[in-house]
Amino acid sequence: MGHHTCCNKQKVKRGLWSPEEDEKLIKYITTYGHGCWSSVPKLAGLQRCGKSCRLRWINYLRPDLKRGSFSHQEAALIIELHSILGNRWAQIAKHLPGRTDNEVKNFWNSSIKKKLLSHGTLSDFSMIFPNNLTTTSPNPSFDNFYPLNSTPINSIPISTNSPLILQVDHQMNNNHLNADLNLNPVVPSLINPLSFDSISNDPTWFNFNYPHPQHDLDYNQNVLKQDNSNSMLTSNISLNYTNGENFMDSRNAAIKTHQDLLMVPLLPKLSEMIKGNGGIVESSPPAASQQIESMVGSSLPCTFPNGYIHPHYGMNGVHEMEQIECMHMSSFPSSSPSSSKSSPSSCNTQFMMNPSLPTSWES
DNA sequence: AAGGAACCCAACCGCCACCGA
DNA sequence: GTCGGTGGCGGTTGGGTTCCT
Repeated sequence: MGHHTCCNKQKVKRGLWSPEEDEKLIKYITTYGHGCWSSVPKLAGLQRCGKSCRLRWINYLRPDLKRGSFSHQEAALIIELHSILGNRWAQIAKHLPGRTDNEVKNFWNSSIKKKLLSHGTLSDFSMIFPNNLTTTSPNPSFDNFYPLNSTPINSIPISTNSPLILQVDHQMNNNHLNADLNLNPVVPSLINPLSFDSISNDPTWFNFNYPHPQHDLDYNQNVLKQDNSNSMLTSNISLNYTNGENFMDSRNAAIKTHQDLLMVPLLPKLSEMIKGNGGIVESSPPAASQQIESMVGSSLPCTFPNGYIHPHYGMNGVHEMEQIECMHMSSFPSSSPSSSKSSPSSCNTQFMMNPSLPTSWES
Protein backbone atom coordinates (compact mmCIF):
# COMPACT_ATOMS: atom_id res chain seq x y z
CA MET A 1 0.00 0.00 0.00
CA GLY A 2 1.00 3.54 -0.46
CA HIS A 3 0.41 4.46 3.11
CA HIS A 4 3.42 5.72 4.90
CA THR A 5 4.47 4.32 8.18
CA CYS A 6 2.99 7.20 10.08
CA CYS A 7 -0.38 6.27 8.67
CA ASN A 8 -0.17 2.74 9.94
CA LYS A 9 0.97 3.38 13.46
CA GLN A 10 -2.22 4.94 14.56
CA LYS A 11 -5.82 5.00 13.63
CA VAL A 12 -6.13 7.89 11.25
CA LYS A 13 -9.12 9.83 10.26
CA ARG A 14 -9.89 10.24 6.60
CA GLY A 15 -12.15 12.44 4.57
CA LEU A 16 -12.85 16.09 4.77
CA TRP A 17 -11.10 18.19 7.32
CA SER A 18 -13.12 19.89 9.99
CA PRO A 19 -12.52 23.54 10.87
CA GLU A 20 -11.18 22.39 14.20
CA GLU A 21 -8.61 20.20 12.53
CA ASP A 22 -7.64 23.01 10.24
CA GLU A 23 -7.23 25.28 13.19
CA LYS A 24 -5.01 22.81 14.97
CA LEU A 25 -2.83 22.31 11.95
CA ILE A 26 -2.51 26.00 11.23
CA LYS A 27 -1.74 26.75 14.82
CA TYR A 28 0.92 24.11 15.00
CA ILE A 29 2.64 24.89 11.75
CA THR A 30 2.61 28.62 12.18
CA THR A 31 4.11 28.14 15.61
CA TYR A 32 6.61 25.38 15.06
CA GLY A 33 6.81 24.85 11.33
CA HIS A 34 6.05 21.48 9.92
CA GLY A 35 9.43 19.88 10.34
CA CYS A 36 8.95 16.21 9.78
CA TRP A 37 5.45 15.76 8.50
CA SER A 38 5.09 12.34 10.00
CA SER A 39 5.37 13.83 13.45
CA VAL A 40 3.02 16.71 12.80
CA PRO A 41 -0.26 14.89 13.48
CA LYS A 42 0.88 13.64 16.84
CA LEU A 43 2.36 16.92 17.92
CA ALA A 44 -0.57 18.89 16.62
CA GLY A 45 -3.07 16.58 18.22
CA LEU A 46 -4.58 15.38 15.01
CA GLN A 47 -5.82 11.94 14.13
CA ARG A 48 -4.48 12.27 10.66
CA CYS A 49 -1.73 10.84 8.59
CA GLY A 50 1.27 13.09 8.21
CA LYS A 51 0.89 12.89 4.52
CA SER A 52 -2.67 14.07 4.83
CA CYS A 53 -1.55 16.98 6.98
CA ARG A 54 1.03 17.93 4.42
CA LEU A 55 -1.49 17.81 1.64
CA ARG A 56 -4.03 19.80 3.58
CA TRP A 57 -1.48 22.46 4.35
CA ILE A 58 -0.04 22.66 0.89
CA ASN A 59 -3.29 22.59 -0.98
CA TYR A 60 -5.55 24.49 1.30
CA LEU A 61 -4.19 26.09 4.43
CA ARG A 62 -1.03 27.77 3.24
CA PRO A 63 -1.36 31.50 3.79
CA ASP A 64 -0.02 32.41 0.40
CA LEU A 65 -2.55 30.50 -1.58
CA LYS A 66 -4.49 32.45 -4.07
CA ARG A 67 -8.00 31.22 -3.88
CA GLY A 68 -10.69 31.85 -6.40
CA SER A 69 -11.07 31.67 -10.11
CA PHE A 70 -8.19 31.49 -12.46
CA SER A 71 -7.54 34.64 -14.41
CA HIS A 72 -7.30 34.64 -18.15
CA GLN A 73 -3.57 35.15 -17.90
CA GLU A 74 -3.23 32.19 -15.63
CA ALA A 75 -5.31 30.07 -17.92
CA ALA A 76 -3.25 31.13 -20.90
CA LEU A 77 -0.06 30.37 -19.07
CA ILE A 78 -1.32 26.98 -18.00
CA ILE A 79 -2.19 26.12 -21.55
CA GLU A 80 1.17 27.21 -22.78
CA LEU A 81 3.07 25.43 -20.08
CA HIS A 82 1.02 22.32 -20.54
CA SER A 83 1.82 22.31 -24.21
CA ILE A 84 5.45 22.10 -23.24
CA LEU A 85 5.44 20.17 -19.99
CA GLY A 86 2.45 17.96 -20.38
CA ASN A 87 0.89 16.78 -17.15
CA ARG A 88 3.71 17.89 -14.94
CA TRP A 89 1.37 19.85 -12.76
CA ALA A 90 3.85 20.64 -10.06
CA GLN A 91 6.17 22.19 -12.60
CA ILE A 92 3.35 24.17 -14.07
CA ALA A 93 2.13 25.30 -10.67
CA LYS A 94 5.56 26.63 -9.80
CA HIS A 95 5.03 29.24 -12.45
CA LEU A 96 1.71 30.28 -11.02
CA PRO A 97 2.22 32.00 -7.69
CA GLY A 98 -0.36 31.04 -5.15
CA ARG A 99 -1.63 28.08 -7.09
CA THR A 100 -1.08 24.47 -6.24
CA ASP A 101 -0.46 21.57 -8.53
CA ASN A 102 -3.75 20.10 -7.42
CA GLU A 103 -5.55 23.27 -8.25
CA VAL A 104 -3.94 23.55 -11.63
CA LYS A 105 -4.65 19.93 -12.33
CA ASN A 106 -8.28 20.26 -11.33
CA PHE A 107 -8.61 23.41 -13.35
CA TRP A 108 -7.15 21.73 -16.36
CA ASN A 109 -9.30 18.67 -16.07
CA SER A 110 -12.50 20.53 -15.34
CA SER A 111 -12.26 23.65 -17.44
CA ILE A 112 -9.51 23.82 -19.98
CA LYS A 113 -9.58 20.26 -21.13
CA LYS A 114 -13.27 20.39 -21.59
CA LYS A 115 -13.11 23.58 -23.59
CA LEU A 116 -10.27 22.41 -25.72
CA LEU A 117 -12.09 19.23 -26.46
CA SER A 118 -15.22 21.11 -27.28
CA HIS A 119 -13.25 22.94 -29.92
CA GLY A 120 -11.77 19.84 -31.39
CA THR A 121 -8.09 19.84 -30.78
CA LEU A 122 -5.37 22.22 -29.89
CA SER A 123 -4.65 22.53 -33.53
CA ASP A 124 -7.17 25.27 -33.67
CA PHE A 125 -5.47 27.68 -31.39
CA SER A 126 -6.58 30.58 -33.49
CA MET A 127 -9.97 29.99 -32.04
CA ILE A 128 -8.59 30.00 -28.56
CA PHE A 129 -6.32 32.96 -28.95
CA PRO A 130 -7.92 35.10 -31.57
CA ASN A 131 -5.70 37.78 -33.02
CA ASN A 132 -8.62 39.74 -34.20
CA LEU A 133 -10.42 41.01 -31.20
CA THR A 134 -13.37 42.47 -32.90
CA THR A 135 -16.03 40.70 -31.06
CA THR A 136 -17.09 40.83 -27.51
CA SER A 137 -18.66 38.30 -25.34
CA PRO A 138 -20.26 38.79 -21.99
CA ASN A 139 -18.71 35.54 -20.98
CA PRO A 140 -15.22 35.46 -22.30
CA SER A 141 -14.11 32.01 -23.01
CA PHE A 142 -11.96 30.25 -25.47
CA ASP A 143 -14.27 31.54 -28.12
CA ASN A 144 -13.17 34.99 -27.33
CA PHE A 145 -10.28 34.78 -25.04
CA TYR A 146 -9.73 38.46 -24.56
CA PRO A 147 -12.65 40.74 -24.20
CA LEU A 148 -12.52 43.88 -26.22
CA ASN A 149 -11.81 46.12 -23.28
CA SER A 150 -8.81 44.18 -22.18
CA THR A 151 -5.28 44.04 -23.33
CA PRO A 152 -4.03 40.92 -24.97
CA ILE A 153 -1.20 39.20 -23.30
CA ASN A 154 1.25 40.11 -25.96
CA SER A 155 0.76 43.75 -25.25
CA ILE A 156 0.66 43.81 -21.52
CA PRO A 157 2.03 47.21 -20.70
CA ILE A 158 5.17 47.42 -18.71
CA SER A 159 6.15 50.26 -16.54
CA THR A 160 9.44 51.74 -17.59
CA ASN A 161 9.69 53.10 -14.11
CA SER A 162 10.08 49.68 -12.75
CA PRO A 163 13.37 49.62 -10.89
CA LEU A 164 13.54 46.00 -11.74
CA ILE A 165 13.52 46.59 -15.42
CA LEU A 166 15.85 49.52 -15.19
CA GLN A 167 18.33 47.53 -13.21
CA VAL A 168 18.27 44.72 -15.61
CA ASP A 169 18.65 47.13 -18.43
CA HIS A 170 21.61 48.67 -16.76
CA GLN A 171 23.24 45.42 -15.91
CA MET A 172 22.80 44.01 -19.29
CA ASN A 173 23.95 47.15 -20.95
CA ASN A 174 27.09 47.69 -19.04
CA ASN A 175 28.39 44.44 -17.91
CA HIS A 176 27.26 41.19 -19.15
CA LEU A 177 25.39 41.23 -22.31
CA ASN A 178 26.57 41.18 -25.79
CA ALA A 179 23.07 40.77 -26.91
CA ASP A 180 22.57 41.15 -30.54
CA LEU A 181 19.72 43.54 -30.70
CA ASN A 182 19.01 42.52 -34.19
CA LEU A 183 17.94 39.22 -32.90
CA ASN A 184 14.93 40.67 -31.32
CA PRO A 185 12.76 42.61 -33.64
CA VAL A 186 9.66 41.64 -31.80
CA VAL A 187 9.75 43.27 -28.46
CA PRO A 188 9.35 46.94 -29.23
CA SER A 189 6.13 46.24 -30.95
CA LEU A 190 4.94 44.22 -28.06
CA ILE A 191 5.07 47.10 -25.68
CA ASN A 192 2.47 49.69 -25.93
CA PRO A 193 4.39 52.95 -25.55
CA LEU A 194 1.23 54.79 -24.74
CA SER A 195 0.84 52.68 -21.71
CA PHE A 196 3.95 53.78 -19.97
CA ASP A 197 2.98 57.14 -18.62
CA SER A 198 -0.53 56.18 -17.96
CA ILE A 199 0.56 53.20 -16.05
CA SER A 200 3.22 54.91 -14.05
CA ASN A 201 0.63 57.42 -13.01
CA ASP A 202 -2.08 54.93 -12.65
CA PRO A 203 -3.02 54.30 -9.05
CA THR A 204 -3.83 50.77 -9.95
CA TRP A 205 -0.28 50.25 -11.08
CA PHE A 206 0.86 49.69 -7.59
CA ASN A 207 3.34 47.77 -5.62
CA PHE A 208 1.96 44.53 -4.53
CA ASN A 209 2.62 43.14 -1.15
CA TYR A 210 3.45 39.83 -2.53
CA PRO A 211 3.04 37.30 0.21
CA HIS A 212 6.27 35.71 1.11
CA PRO A 213 5.36 32.63 3.03
CA GLN A 214 7.47 31.49 5.88
CA HIS A 215 7.50 28.01 4.56
CA ASP A 216 8.67 29.02 1.16
CA LEU A 217 12.21 28.05 1.84
CA ASP A 218 12.01 24.99 -0.30
CA TYR A 219 10.63 27.00 -3.06
CA ASN A 220 13.42 29.49 -2.81
CA GLN A 221 15.92 26.73 -2.70
CA ASN A 222 14.50 25.42 -5.87
CA VAL A 223 14.88 28.80 -7.40
CA LEU A 224 18.44 28.82 -6.22
CA LYS A 225 19.07 25.51 -7.86
CA GLN A 226 17.64 26.80 -11.06
CA ASP A 227 19.81 29.81 -10.71
CA ASN A 228 22.96 27.87 -11.10
CA SER A 229 23.00 28.63 -14.73
CA ASN A 230 22.08 32.19 -14.10
CA SER A 231 24.18 32.92 -11.12
CA MET A 232 25.56 36.13 -12.40
CA LEU A 233 22.14 37.46 -13.05
CA THR A 234 21.00 36.58 -9.60
CA SER A 235 23.94 38.06 -7.83
CA ASN A 236 23.86 41.23 -9.78
CA ILE A 237 20.26 41.77 -9.11
CA SER A 238 20.58 41.16 -5.45
CA LEU A 239 23.44 43.60 -5.24
CA ASN A 240 21.55 46.21 -7.08
CA TYR A 241 18.61 45.95 -4.86
CA THR A 242 20.42 45.82 -1.63
CA ASN A 243 22.84 48.57 -2.45
CA GLY A 244 20.75 50.70 -4.64
CA GLU A 245 17.42 51.11 -3.04
CA ASN A 246 17.58 49.24 0.17
CA PHE A 247 14.63 47.61 -1.35
CA MET A 248 15.05 44.27 0.28
CA ASP A 249 17.92 43.14 2.27
CA SER A 250 17.67 39.47 2.79
CA ARG A 251 19.04 36.72 0.67
CA ASN A 252 15.60 35.35 0.22
CA ALA A 253 14.45 38.69 -0.93
CA ALA A 254 17.13 38.70 -3.56
CA ILE A 255 16.06 35.32 -4.68
CA LYS A 256 12.52 36.48 -4.78
CA THR A 257 13.61 39.41 -6.80
CA HIS A 258 15.14 37.14 -9.31
CA GLN A 259 11.96 35.20 -9.36
CA ASP A 260 10.14 38.39 -10.09
CA LEU A 261 12.64 39.36 -12.64
CA LEU A 262 12.08 36.19 -14.45
CA MET A 263 8.52 37.20 -14.60
CA VAL A 264 9.36 40.31 -16.49
CA PRO A 265 9.93 38.75 -19.88
CA LEU A 266 6.85 38.89 -21.91
CA LEU A 267 4.78 35.88 -22.42
CA PRO A 268 5.27 34.98 -26.01
CA LYS A 269 2.13 35.01 -27.91
CA LEU A 270 1.00 31.51 -28.44
CA SER A 271 0.12 32.04 -32.02
CA GLU A 272 3.68 33.16 -32.61
CA MET A 273 4.99 30.06 -30.99
CA ILE A 274 2.78 28.05 -33.19
CA LYS A 275 3.80 29.97 -36.24
CA GLY A 276 7.35 29.23 -35.39
CA ASN A 277 6.39 25.66 -35.13
CA GLY A 278 5.04 25.47 -38.59
CA GLY A 279 1.67 26.70 -37.52
CA ILE A 280 0.56 23.36 -36.29
CA VAL A 281 0.23 21.97 -32.86
CA GLU A 282 -0.75 18.42 -33.09
CA SER A 283 -2.56 17.64 -29.93
CA SER A 284 -2.49 18.57 -26.37
CA PRO A 285 -1.36 16.08 -23.78
CA PRO A 286 1.08 13.75 -25.49
CA ALA A 287 2.69 16.44 -27.48
CA ALA A 288 5.06 17.60 -24.81
CA SER A 289 8.26 16.01 -25.89
CA GLN A 290 7.63 16.48 -29.54
CA GLN A 291 6.69 20.04 -29.04
CA ILE A 292 9.69 20.72 -26.93
CA GLU A 293 11.80 19.36 -29.67
CA SER A 294 10.10 21.34 -32.32
CA MET A 295 9.85 24.47 -30.29
CA VAL A 296 13.49 24.40 -29.53
CA GLY A 297 14.07 24.66 -33.19
CA SER A 298 11.47 27.27 -33.61
CA SER A 299 13.02 29.57 -31.05
CA LEU A 300 10.97 31.10 -28.41
CA PRO A 301 12.41 34.52 -27.90
CA CYS A 302 12.97 35.44 -24.32
CA THR A 303 13.00 39.14 -24.32
CA PHE A 304 13.08 41.91 -21.84
CA PRO A 305 10.99 44.95 -22.33
CA ASN A 306 13.96 47.00 -23.27
CA GLY A 307 14.60 44.75 -26.16
CA TYR A 308 17.43 42.75 -24.76
CA ILE A 309 17.54 39.06 -24.92
CA HIS A 310 18.31 37.06 -21.89
CA PRO A 311 21.94 36.01 -22.17
CA HIS A 312 21.22 32.44 -21.29
CA TYR A 313 18.33 32.01 -23.57
CA GLY A 314 19.58 31.86 -27.05
CA MET A 315 17.31 32.09 -29.97
CA ASN A 316 18.12 28.54 -30.84
CA GLY A 317 18.80 25.52 -28.80
CA VAL A 318 17.12 26.80 -25.71
CA HIS A 319 16.33 24.37 -22.99
CA GLU A 320 12.78 23.45 -22.24
CA MET A 321 12.80 24.85 -18.75
CA GLU A 322 14.61 27.92 -19.93
CA GLN A 323 11.86 28.46 -22.40
CA ILE A 324 9.40 28.25 -19.62
CA GLU A 325 11.35 30.72 -17.59
CA CYS A 326 10.90 33.03 -20.50
CA MET A 327 7.22 32.50 -20.38
CA HIS A 328 6.83 33.77 -16.87
CA MET A 329 4.08 36.23 -16.60
CA SER A 330 4.07 38.87 -14.01
CA SER A 331 0.42 39.55 -13.76
CA PHE A 332 -0.44 37.24 -10.98
CA PRO A 333 -0.73 39.27 -7.86
CA SER A 334 -2.23 37.49 -5.00
CA SER A 335 -5.56 39.11 -4.64
CA SER A 336 -7.12 36.94 -2.04
CA PRO A 337 -7.76 38.50 1.30
CA SER A 338 -6.41 35.45 2.98
CA SER A 339 -3.10 35.76 1.30
CA SER A 340 -2.50 39.22 2.53
CA LYS A 341 -3.76 38.85 5.99
CA SER A 342 -1.54 36.17 7.26
CA SER A 343 1.67 36.63 5.43
CA PRO A 344 4.43 36.87 7.94
CA SER A 345 6.47 38.98 5.65
CA SER A 346 6.02 40.41 2.29
CA CYS A 347 8.08 41.14 -0.71
CA ASN A 348 7.22 44.51 -2.01
CA THR A 349 7.54 43.89 -5.66
CA GLN A 350 6.22 45.67 -8.61
CA PHE A 351 4.56 43.46 -11.09
CA MET A 352 3.54 44.08 -14.58
CA MET A 353 -0.13 43.98 -14.69
CA ASN A 354 -2.94 45.13 -16.74
CA PRO A 355 -5.58 46.51 -14.46
CA SER A 356 -8.18 46.35 -17.13
CA LEU A 357 -7.92 42.66 -17.52
CA PRO A 358 -10.67 40.64 -16.03
CA THR A 359 -9.66 39.01 -12.85
CA SER A 360 -11.04 35.60 -13.35
CA TRP A 361 -11.26 32.90 -15.82
CA GLU A 362 -14.89 32.42 -16.45
CA SER A 363 -16.08 29.02 -17.29
C1' DA B 1 -40.50 20.75 -7.57
C1' DA B 2 -37.96 16.64 -8.19
C1' DG B 3 -34.72 13.62 -9.92
C1' DG B 4 -30.83 12.70 -12.60
C1' DA B 5 -26.68 14.37 -14.91
C1' DA B 6 -22.81 17.01 -14.95
C1' DC B 7 -19.47 19.43 -12.69
C1' DC B 8 -16.10 20.74 -9.20
C1' DC B 9 -12.55 19.98 -6.12
C1' DA B 10 -10.66 18.18 -1.77
C1' DA B 11 -8.63 14.21 -0.55
C1' DC B 12 -6.73 9.79 -1.24
C1' DC B 13 -3.83 6.28 -3.58
C1' DG B 14 0.16 4.43 -5.48
C1' DC B 15 4.42 5.11 -7.11
C1' DC B 16 9.02 7.05 -7.28
C1' DA B 17 13.19 9.52 -5.78
C1' DC B 18 16.02 10.87 -2.25
C1' DC B 19 18.44 10.47 2.01
C1' DG B 20 20.47 8.66 6.02
C1' DA B 21 21.50 4.69 8.81
C1' DG C 1 24.69 -1.85 -1.61
C1' DT C 2 20.39 -2.14 0.75
C1' DC C 3 16.67 -0.91 3.43
C1' DG C 4 13.38 1.98 5.80
C1' DG C 5 11.48 6.52 6.25
C1' DT C 6 9.95 10.45 4.09
C1' DG C 7 8.62 13.99 0.71
C1' DG C 8 6.72 14.79 -3.56
C1' DC C 9 4.10 13.98 -7.61
C1' DG C 10 0.39 12.55 -10.93
C1' DG C 11 -3.76 9.89 -11.36
C1' DT C 12 -8.04 8.91 -9.52
C1' DT C 13 -12.06 8.95 -6.60
C1' DG C 14 -16.05 10.32 -4.17
C1' DG C 15 -19.08 13.44 -2.24
C1' DG C 16 -21.10 17.89 -2.35
C1' DT C 17 -23.02 21.33 -5.42
C1' DT C 18 -25.02 23.11 -9.49
C1' DC C 19 -27.39 22.60 -13.70
C1' DC C 20 -30.71 20.70 -16.66
C1' DT C 21 -34.82 18.42 -18.04
